[in-house]
Amino acid sequence: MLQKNNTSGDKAISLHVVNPYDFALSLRAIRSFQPAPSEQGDRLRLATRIAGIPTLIEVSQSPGAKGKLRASSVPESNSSHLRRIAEWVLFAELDLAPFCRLTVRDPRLTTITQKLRGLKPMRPVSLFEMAVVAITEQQISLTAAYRIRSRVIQRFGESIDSQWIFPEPRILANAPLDDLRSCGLSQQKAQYIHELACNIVDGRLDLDILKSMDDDKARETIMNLRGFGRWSADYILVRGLARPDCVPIDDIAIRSVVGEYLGNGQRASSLEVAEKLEPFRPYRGLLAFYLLAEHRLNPAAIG
DNA sequence: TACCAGGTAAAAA
DNA sequence: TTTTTACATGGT
Repeated sequence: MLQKNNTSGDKAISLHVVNPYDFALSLRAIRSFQPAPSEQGDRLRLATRIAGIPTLIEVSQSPGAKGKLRASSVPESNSSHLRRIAEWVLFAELDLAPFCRLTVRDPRLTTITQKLRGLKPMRPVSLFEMAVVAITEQQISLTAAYRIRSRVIQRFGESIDSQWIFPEPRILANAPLDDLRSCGLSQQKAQYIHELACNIVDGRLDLDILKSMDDDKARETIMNLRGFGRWSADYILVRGLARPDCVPIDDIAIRSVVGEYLGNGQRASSLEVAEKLEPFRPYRGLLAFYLLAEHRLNPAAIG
């Protein structure tokens, strides 16, 4: 079998993404949320398993046609699988136009949405990983959570071309609790993750069905799992599924940015967050994402 | 050193 | 029913 050692080979497929879309900006935004220095460059690399095979996916702008995006993988994979994953991650089908029309009525927001024109959130490939992210990020800082997660990934995951693939549920379901704890997880969180993994492996839970549920049903489904409260449910909905209207109003970071850009500069209460975002249905979550991105990318520009 | 960080479940009141 | 508490790590 012939394999190229890079992903810029001939077999790239072109992606269909609803415009406006700014791939480079979206990439910068997503990287700005990483507590550790992340990969640079203008391409997105994703390591995952496709049909059980460790695969490295690369998404980049086509050199010739500006604005055109393409995806390829090593080893070469079924093009419909590749397209499905890449367009899912890029949130290709999201139309930003109605959101922009909604925010122009507020001059403070117009500045931000114009600066961030074409910004879309990126979704993680794996909802299992997203769920583990939610658990690790409960209460402790993003940095601490990131360090803990890195230990889990390097202990239980696998890598392809120096990109780590998050461990499959099967692996974490079989991991001794003490091994999970030794990565820095609390007893409680280690149990939540273990139980989640076991439920998936045993077929009692399929996180992918969340994709076909409406917001309320998906939230309810997540909250019925041990370890997932209201915050985690909305966090998964807005980050893992990029549901444009979902937002964890208790979230410390969101309370801060809502206070910063829509309030008096002080951290807002949960109630204030709910009030300030109310006029922006059905895009409250997307707006919160824009505020967080603005805060990360342009920290000096306040007011 | 103490306290806060993109919370939750279980116990106590 | 509502309030309090234990929990883990990392940065300031």
